[in-house]
Amino acid sequence: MPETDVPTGKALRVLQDVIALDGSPFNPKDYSARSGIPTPNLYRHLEILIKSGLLVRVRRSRYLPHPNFLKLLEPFNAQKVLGSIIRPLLEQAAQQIPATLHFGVLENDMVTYVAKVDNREMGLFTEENIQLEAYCSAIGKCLLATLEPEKLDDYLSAFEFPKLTGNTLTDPKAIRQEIIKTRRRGYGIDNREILEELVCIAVPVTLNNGNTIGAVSAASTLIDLSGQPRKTIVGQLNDIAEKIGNLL
Amino acid sequence: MPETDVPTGKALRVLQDVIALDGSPFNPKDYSARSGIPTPNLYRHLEILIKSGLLVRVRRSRYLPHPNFLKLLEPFNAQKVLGSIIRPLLEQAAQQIPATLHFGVLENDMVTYVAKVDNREMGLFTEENIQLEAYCSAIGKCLLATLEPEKLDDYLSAFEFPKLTGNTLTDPKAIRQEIIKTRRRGYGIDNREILEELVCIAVPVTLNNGNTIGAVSAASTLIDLSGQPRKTIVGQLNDIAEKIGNLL
DNA sequence: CATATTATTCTCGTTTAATGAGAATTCAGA
DNA sequence: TCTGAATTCTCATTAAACGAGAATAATATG
Repeated sequence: MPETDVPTGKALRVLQDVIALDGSPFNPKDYSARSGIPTPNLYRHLEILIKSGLLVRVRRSRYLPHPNFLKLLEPFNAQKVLGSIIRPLLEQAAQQIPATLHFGVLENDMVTYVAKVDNREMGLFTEENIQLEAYCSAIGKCLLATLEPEKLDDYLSAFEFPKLTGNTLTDPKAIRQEIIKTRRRGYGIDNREILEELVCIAVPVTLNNGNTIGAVSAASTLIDLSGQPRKTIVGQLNDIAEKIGNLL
Repeated sequence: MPETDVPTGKALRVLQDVIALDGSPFNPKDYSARSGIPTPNLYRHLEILIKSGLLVRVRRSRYLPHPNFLKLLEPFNAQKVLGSIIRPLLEQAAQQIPATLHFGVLENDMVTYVAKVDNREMGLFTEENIQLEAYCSAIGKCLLATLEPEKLDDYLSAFEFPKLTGNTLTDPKAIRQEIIKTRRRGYGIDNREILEELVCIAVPVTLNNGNTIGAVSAASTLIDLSGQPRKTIVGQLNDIAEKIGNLL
């Protein structure tokens, strides 16, 4: 499973592949076979990583990230870093789009707002790091649309869906239809489903490898959902999404 | 601030130094001056680390661990890894020492039991990952003895110290004396201060760089605290502690 | 807006380490 | 004790890291 082929020793690649195992054991022999790196060579990499304090050998054929290394990384917060990468892009884009811009990710079936940039008019109630329901938000719909069918089933059957406004969809079947629609057209809409006055459009942020990591949205009381204006906003959001995707 | 000089590109060293900053900004120029790595060279390392997906450039002169990288490491738990390194050593030692062996660390003024190995007789009430008060346990005393004076003052003045048995020290002054004593002689004793029947001896685990990362203890209803038997156990524990220290 | 400053990238010859293949050794389990 | 697997070692070859310096790009400052 070769990653980007960076022109340094392959030790870094090995490091990544060890930590990409989700806590499960790392078997040098298997890895050697899969990656094409000769076994003795692989052991050299492991030795380097161990001497560097990044890995530790727990027992024969089992290597894990070194506890000190893990401790060092604890103060860093993935969402915060993500926010600080994305916020400048939103700020730049905010000069073109008369709306509050958000970037959000799906976490435990909720949307976590990672970055927010306000714009003129109102200060929106949202804040960075808060979580909102997914089923009724534009970002949420975008992200639910990327779930595998079973995960979506789980989501739709595990919760109640409170009716926040006259427009909120509360019937799981209706929500599913809405999500399918979202997937088909490539963007999500919250047409006054959270607040009576608030309209929101969101598009997914997809990496070059195809993974969707979040979504950007424009929220405002003034968004016009009719034909051309809507297309304009979707286009602008897609531009931002593409920039974000390229950066990660 | 050169670390162990591993014979790979210095990229790994740069990586470590970036993450050793506790979340604060990484400034290439400063680092270049401090580390002696020429600036252009340093940028090469950063480029490699960025292409590898380990770091990300947040803005000019500010580099952070990449959120995906942080996410990958989330499933790993520093304490768990530590436990799986240390447990085998305890198991081996348990064949010599007729007691329950623990390894514990100080966390938020409490002792977290990271690894435990039971032995014949009783199954002790303790479990891995539970937390116990520090002031009345042998491991706790060892670790409190390594705190800087102000930290110890904070500890002694911030809490009440419940009397768990007839032997439990509850007066901050008395506890301080006991901790000073512990530091002087190099090992901690819990002489029936948690449970009436339970005696416990612990020694600190110190790395080659001088940092104390935790303590190992032997706990049993049968420990004899008189002269020679005590010395024997302390000696055995020190052997384990040294092995652990060498492994980390 | 022009300029000064600082961050970042590029170039190139040199040095050093990574690489692959194979053999040798150590280790864990039967 | 023996056996197969895990780990380390050896060495010639290749490729990449290295340092120094210059060149460019990006930001801050007046």
